[in-house]
Amino acid sequence: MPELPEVETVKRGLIPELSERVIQKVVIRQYQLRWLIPKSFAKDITGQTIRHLSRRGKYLLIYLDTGALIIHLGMSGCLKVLDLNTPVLKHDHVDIVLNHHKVLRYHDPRRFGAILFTKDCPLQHSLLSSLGLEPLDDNFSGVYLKQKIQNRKAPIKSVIMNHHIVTGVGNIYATEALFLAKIHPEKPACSLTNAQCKQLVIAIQQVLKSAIEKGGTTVKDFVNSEGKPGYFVQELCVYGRNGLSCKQCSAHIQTVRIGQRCSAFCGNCQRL
DNA sequence: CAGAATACCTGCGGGC
DNA sequence: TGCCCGCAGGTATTCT
Repeated sequence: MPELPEVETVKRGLIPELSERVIQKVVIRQYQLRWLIPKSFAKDITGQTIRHLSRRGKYLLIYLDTGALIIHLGMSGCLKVLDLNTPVLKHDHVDIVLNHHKVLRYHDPRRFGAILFTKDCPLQHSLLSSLGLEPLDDNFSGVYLKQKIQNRKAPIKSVIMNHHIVTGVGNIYATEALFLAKIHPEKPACSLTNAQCKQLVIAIQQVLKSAIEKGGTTVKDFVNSEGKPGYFVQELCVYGRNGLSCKQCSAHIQTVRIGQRCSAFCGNCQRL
């Protein structure tokens, strides 16, 4: 499932394929993604040149001459650049045909993803304007985290997955970062010490950077823009390892549900 | 305002 | 073999 490192991996793969290409045509087979794609979508972007790509949290931003595409991969979305005659598969919802006989194809079985066009700066868009800091930004620090969580009794895991505080950290990397920082996922956020906040920020940054280097995590179906999996799954210490022994202390990895989400942890290494 | 619940959707695995 | 059920998960939205 695409989180920040996976979106970053996709973005890096797409840059050389998309830069300065002209959008010649748009084919939409399924309008109903997370939100309905408006009828004007094709007209809005056809004829425009792709100028550059960037990322904000888990959102991929494709800047055009005028405005930008905002793309979220949801749970199961994937973007690939394919030859124009590549057969269309089930769940291939959107094709953006480019002027080098290739097509940017959006595939998303669960349709939790989104594709939208904005005429304005995408960072001003309501989806992005209220997002918290990028986790790899220098301003994301223990001090920042401490200040943001001081009044929150919610489990620390829920808080670091709150995109208004820090954006792009999903279930996999929140789970892993808490293990690295030796903090129990259910620990009330406001009870973290300054030192723990600092440790947690370092852990989040470490796990994200490492995952980007490995091309992301392929648990089930993530593939990058070239159709290849990521290799960070080998580095996972707790996520997806319920019942297996902890790589640090050999205790059994347990799971607990926090905010409707499955959270794995080592009860010995991670303390409340 | 914080936090919990809900809705959206499909593929897959387990149980019968 | 095949059906039904539960689960998985990101996040905007709605409810308490």
